Amino acid sequence: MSWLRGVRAEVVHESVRRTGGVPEATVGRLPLYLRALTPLHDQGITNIASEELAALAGVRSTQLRKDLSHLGSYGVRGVGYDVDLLAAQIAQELGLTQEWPVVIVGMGNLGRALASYGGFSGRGFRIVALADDDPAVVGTRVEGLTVSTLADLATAGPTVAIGVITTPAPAAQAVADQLVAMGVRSILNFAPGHLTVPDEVDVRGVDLATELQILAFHEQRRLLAVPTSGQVPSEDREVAG
Amino acid sequence: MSWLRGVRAEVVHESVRRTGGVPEATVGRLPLYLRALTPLHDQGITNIASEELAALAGVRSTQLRKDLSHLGSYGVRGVGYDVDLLAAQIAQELGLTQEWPVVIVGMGNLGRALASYGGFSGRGFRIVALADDDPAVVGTRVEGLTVSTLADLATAGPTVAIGVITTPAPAAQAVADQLVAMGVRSILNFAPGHLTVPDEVDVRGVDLATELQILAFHEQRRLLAVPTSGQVPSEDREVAG
DNA sequence: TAGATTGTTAATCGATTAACAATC
DNA sequence: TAGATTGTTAATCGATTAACAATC
Repeated sequence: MSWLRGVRAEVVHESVRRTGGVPEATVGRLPLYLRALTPLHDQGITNIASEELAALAGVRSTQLRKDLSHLGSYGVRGVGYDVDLLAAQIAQELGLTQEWPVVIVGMGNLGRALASYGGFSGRGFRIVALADDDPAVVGTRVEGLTVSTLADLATAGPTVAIGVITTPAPAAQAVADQLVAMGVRSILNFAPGHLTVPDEVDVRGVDLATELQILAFHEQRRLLAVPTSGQVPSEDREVAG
Repeated sequence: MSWLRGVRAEVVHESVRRTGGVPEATVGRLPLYLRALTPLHDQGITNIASEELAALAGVRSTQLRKDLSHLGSYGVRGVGYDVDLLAAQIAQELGLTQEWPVVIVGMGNLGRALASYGGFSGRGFRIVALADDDPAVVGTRVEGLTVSTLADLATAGPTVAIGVITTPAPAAQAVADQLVAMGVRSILNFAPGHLTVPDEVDVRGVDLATELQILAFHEQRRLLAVPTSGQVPSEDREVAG
């Protein structure tokens, strides 16, 4: 978050001694607000009302204000929020004023796609290591980094705070165990399946099949409901069953 | 879900005339249960208790039973659940007894990774089209499909039910608009940013940065809390600030 | 001041959990 | 029957929303 450096110092001050209890649901939305604020900053917009920002983030303004109130927010009644200050506050709350070192484990298509994805650096994260267990891949260079085995990283690698697992499902648990043994306490798992980890380790799972299945549920609901009348958008859409 | 075909017919019968109100939170967990059941089937396990299945899925048994009760589930008291029957029920509920046609839009690294990801076919989904707007990519073959422009798909492509957007963020809204115009009402968006779509369209967003930021929040919390004593798992872990 | 918009309170809603009766 | 485990009820908890007083 390079464009936030200027305002950071003031915010740290306020934020460090806060109450502590930000609801989990709010934490999940703070990144959306930050994401919506960035283009506003780039356009030179300095102030925004909750109603507008909420629309950009896809939530209700009342929810946005409630969420921000947990940060002890500094909106101005009758005016709105200072774009840069608000972004800095949120970045501070999310811990993005430092760069978290990330390792990606599993250099298949997905792992490579993530490694070459620009969205890490400058947004609070830096890929510091890549790992795979295929001897044909170990030692090759991907995006400026040499691929290692996870075992080598454990003994001689850089400190990592976050592990991203992009291995096939059968390997994921063993990889998670190794990451935990290395001291990693935050894991983002793209492999389908539940990971068992100690309590102090935080795992978030992203599963393509799960997402599609949730969409399929609603799609089916739409098709089963009112299979009668004429608001079907495409005339060649076929109704299941 | 090929291994479910045998039991499907019976289940359809029961499930079609159900009450209808499955809570959204339950819908989000049904895929996890299905995912946990598949390896059990493969191992030849025919029956499982809620306590065990819950552990495999990473939820509490009481929540699992509550969720399944919304399906009008057919567990047997004192015994447990029939693995295949339960999987068939869940697949039915999620609409996975048919194959949903999927288009992937954006043939960058991520789009290619998803196209070559095996988890679609046989799990209720089939990739029927790939799209990109780069003339250098249009016409090439990826995983047995020829890449088209989205405009060409709109006029002469197969029917699609679900659109997966893997374009850069600036292109995502226009792609979503085109998908909606084609009759697509379910969108899985990997591009960062909020998509504006009509009410009847269902969008799920998956954003790497968002997931990492949520992890960073908790990671920071751990580091800020008790920066004193000795339960730090790795001795070279550095505390921020 | 008048108008706009925040921050908060209270009400509602939905989701989770504990407890246990039903029953295989 | 006795033991095990489900399905459901009731209690708790957390999240969302509506309403509005505070205040710029």
